Amino acid sequence: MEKTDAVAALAALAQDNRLDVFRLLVQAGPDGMQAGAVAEALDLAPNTLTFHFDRLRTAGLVTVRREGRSMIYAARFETMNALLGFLTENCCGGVAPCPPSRECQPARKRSKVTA
Amino acid sequence: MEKTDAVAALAALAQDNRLDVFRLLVQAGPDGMQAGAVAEALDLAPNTLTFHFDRLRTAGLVTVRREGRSMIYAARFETMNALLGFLTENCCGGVAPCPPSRECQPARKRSKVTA
DNA sequence: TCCCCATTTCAACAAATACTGAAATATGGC
DNA sequence: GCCATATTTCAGTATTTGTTGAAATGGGGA
Repeated sequence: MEKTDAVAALAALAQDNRLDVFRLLVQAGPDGMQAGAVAEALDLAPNTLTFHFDRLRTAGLVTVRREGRSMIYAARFETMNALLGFLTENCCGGVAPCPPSRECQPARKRSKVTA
Repeated sequence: MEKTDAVAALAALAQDNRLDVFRLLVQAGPDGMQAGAVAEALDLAPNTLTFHFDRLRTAGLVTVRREGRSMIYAARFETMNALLGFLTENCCGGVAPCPPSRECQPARKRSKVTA
């Protein structure tokens, strides 16, 4: 991940409502959530939410798809992992003995994950 | 780490110059760097730099101490680790099988770290 | 087709942000 | 005390940000 992308992702997450939105989508998993459901869960005006979704999407942290008349937003774990990788890389500055960052995975619908 | 603190830390890092400053301080290690040295390394006006240092300090990402007539700024690895912890916690949402976040350590001046 | 629902777009605005230049403050050496 | 150095403080400003309200768009159902 480039520095520019990291700054974009950090900025996208550096806001109360957006962080909430992203956390909610992360918990929702790869199937995502309807925009309206997010709006209701977080008590946000739909137009305000669109604004935040846009920022998250521009930063590559979420994806959208249409389903009937609803828009389904879903977290992009890939980008989140890249960000974590960038931060740990930079945290260690390439000098400290830190192992590569571990991956984060979407909830597997608690099937046989067996912890 | 509380959500509020996470947002503050994210916002502090979500800016080109500040991210550079923090990265530089991370690489400088626990001994830190003189403000002037940072200013020169990154080609930033001293007053602009003070502004950014302030933000980083408010977010708990750096510390300052006076040494003679210089101010020495140093990265707070503790906060950075807390942020990484928060992000991975939230990335996994408490549902996915992610192990706890690993720690990042300052460069040990490559003495006997032996991993 | 007409209506309804979900979401987006648009315009407006207060607040915050990043930067600049000039002046102030603190510290050390003479 | 006086001067030079290092950094901060203080307006001023252009830009960006987050929010709101009203209107538009894009489906779906009767």
